[in-house]
Amino acid sequence: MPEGNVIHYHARRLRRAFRRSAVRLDSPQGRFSEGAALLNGLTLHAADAYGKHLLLDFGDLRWLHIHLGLFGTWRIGTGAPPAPTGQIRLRLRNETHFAELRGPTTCEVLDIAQRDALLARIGPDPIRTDADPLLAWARVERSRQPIATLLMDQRIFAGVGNIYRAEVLFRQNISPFRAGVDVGWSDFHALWVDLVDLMSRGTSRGRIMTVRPADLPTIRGAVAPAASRGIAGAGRRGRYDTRAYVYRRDGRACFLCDTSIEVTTLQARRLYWCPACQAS
DNA sequence: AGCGGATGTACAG
DNA sequence: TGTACCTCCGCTT
Repeated sequence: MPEGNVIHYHARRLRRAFRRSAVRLDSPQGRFSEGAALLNGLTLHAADAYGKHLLLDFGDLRWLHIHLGLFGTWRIGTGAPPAPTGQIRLRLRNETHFAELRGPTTCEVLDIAQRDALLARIGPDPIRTDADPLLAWARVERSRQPIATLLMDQRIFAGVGNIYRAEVLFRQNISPFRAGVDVGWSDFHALWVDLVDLMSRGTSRGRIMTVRPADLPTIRGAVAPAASRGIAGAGRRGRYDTRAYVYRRDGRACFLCDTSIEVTTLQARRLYWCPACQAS
């Protein structure tokens, strides 16, 4: 259930574990047996994330394309792979590491034309240093859609998901319902710069942390209930540890102004905001 | 032990 | 707009 930061995190771990080594692939579950056989034994040359998409370059102009969707997970470890348990779509192994992939929306082999088509349909990714924010600005400045919708559009902002959308709008004091045409360069630039910062920092540990350190002392007490509800990642496994201003905090007091955080459904996703801090 | 909900996307209609 | 995908976790029982 990852946003782009987690995909970049996995890409880095897979690079460190498998790059420049011959990788054995299999599909214990059986649903990717053909693709695994096609790539089995090839050398991994690169592992890169583009938004929420992961591409593993096995040379020969073929790439393994993985999208985790809502449910997908990676488990990466050292040594020999454990005996398969449950549904493992794809397993990678070399002399030193193993990786298990479960529940992805997409796990397929692409040729170069298919790879190029994929990259052409996703927008600039704030985590990538080669991203061009002007491509996103060109879409935003002429759209009458609410900025909350545009932020979730992967053709405009690749890798942004429901948490980063809510949090970056709160941090920049922008109403989620303001139309793209009314955002203006100054606010767009602030949003982009903040996404670069938040998402890049979220990549190192694969976690989303959006609360400014300066605000932490004043809200420490208020964070605890979120932790007990599993939102702030107090769990032992701490999979997607989150410290958030508004995400899943509906009905509770805004950390900065005490106004009750609101929630609504926008295009089948839950949207959270502070009606006072984000009045317009 | 069982239930509902979740950081996502595609497709039907 | 709704549904399918099909995993993990926290919460309830």
